[in-house]
Amino acid sequence: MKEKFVEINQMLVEVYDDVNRIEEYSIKQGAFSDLSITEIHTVEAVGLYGSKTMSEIAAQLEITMGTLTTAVDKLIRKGYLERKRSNTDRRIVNVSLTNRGKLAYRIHEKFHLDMVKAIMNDFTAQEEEILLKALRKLNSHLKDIYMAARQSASTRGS
Amino acid sequence: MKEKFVEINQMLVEVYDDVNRIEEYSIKQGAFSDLSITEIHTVEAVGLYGSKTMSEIAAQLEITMGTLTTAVDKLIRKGYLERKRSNTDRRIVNVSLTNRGKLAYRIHEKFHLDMVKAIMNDFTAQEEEILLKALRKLNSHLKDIYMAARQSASTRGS
DNA sequence: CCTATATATTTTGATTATCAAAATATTTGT
DNA sequence: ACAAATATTTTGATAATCAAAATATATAGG
Repeated sequence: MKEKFVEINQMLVEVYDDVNRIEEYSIKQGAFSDLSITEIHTVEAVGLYGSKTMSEIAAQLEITMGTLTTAVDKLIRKGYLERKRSNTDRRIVNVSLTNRGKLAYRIHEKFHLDMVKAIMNDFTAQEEEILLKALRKLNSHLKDIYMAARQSASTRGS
Repeated sequence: MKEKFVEINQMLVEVYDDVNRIEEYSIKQGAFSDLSITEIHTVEAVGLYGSKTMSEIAAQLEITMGTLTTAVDKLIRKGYLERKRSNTDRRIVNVSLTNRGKLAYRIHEKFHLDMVKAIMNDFTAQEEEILLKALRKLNSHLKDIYMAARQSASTRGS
C-alpha cells in the first residue's frame, strides 16, 4: 500500500519538474524568447479580454504589488502590456495586453494544448474520461489542502 | 474533444501551481523554516546515503556548479550539509547530509507522502490504479518531450 | 619526469524575481 | 474639509541564477 503512495508521489514530483523544464525550453526557442516563464505567466494573468487592475493581477499571481510594478514596467518596455489610469478612480491602474501580448498568450496556450494532445494520444476515450475525473478530484483536494495551509499561515501569531 | 483537452490542461496547470504553493507554505511553518524550497531540493538531491560530488548534484538539479557552490556554502553554514575533499582525487568535493540534514530530508519526505495519502483517501482502489497508470504514461511522455527539447536546445547553432 | 591538456570546483560580476516598508496619490466617510 | 482608507509605486534589501575567469589537481605523451 505504502509502495503505491511512494510511486504516485514520485510521479507527481517528476511530472512537476518536467513540466517546468519543458516550458522553459519551449520559451527559449520560439518567437518570444525575450520572455521568461514568470513574464509569460504575468501575460497569462492579464488575460486576453479587457483589462485588470494591479491588485487583481498581484492577487492572482500571489506576488506583492511592488514586484508586479517592476514586472509590468519591463513588459511594457518589451511591448507586451499597456498601462492606463482609470478615469473614474485615478488611483487605479488598468493593465491590458497589446497585440503582441495577445499573440504571445495564444502561442503559449497552443504550446500547452499541443503538449496535452501529445500526451493523450494513446489514451482510450474511457481512460481519458477517468483521468479527467481523477484530475478534478486531485485538484479539488489540493485546493482544500492549500486553503487550509494558507489559512494557518496567515493567522499564525494572531 | 478540444473541450476535454482544455480542461485537462487547466487541471494540470492548477495542480502544478497548488503543489508549488502548498510546499512553500508547509516549509514556512514546520521545524525547518530556515530552508527555502530551493534549499530543500538541494538537500533532497544530496540524498540520505553516502555523499555526492558537486558535479553530480549540479547535473541532477540542472543548475551550474557556480550556483551550487553558493547554495552549498549556505547550507553548510545552516548546518544541513558537509563538504569533504576526496582523498583519492583532491579536485573532487564530496557533499553529504549532516544529521540535521537527514532529519530535514525525512520530514520533507513525510510531508509529501502525507499529502499523497490525503489526496488518495477517497479514491477507490480501481481509481487509484488508473491514476497511477495515467501518471506513469504522462510522466514517460513528458520525459520524451523534455529530452527532445533539451536535445534541440543544446544542438541549436552547431 | 616534465609539461600541456583535461577535469573539478570556486570566484567574480551581472541579472531577475522577490519582499517589506515607506512614500505618493487619490478617494471616501463624517 | 480633513482624517482614514485604498491603490499603486518607490526604495532598499535578499535569494537564485548564469557565464566566464580563476584556481587547483590529475593525467597523458614525449
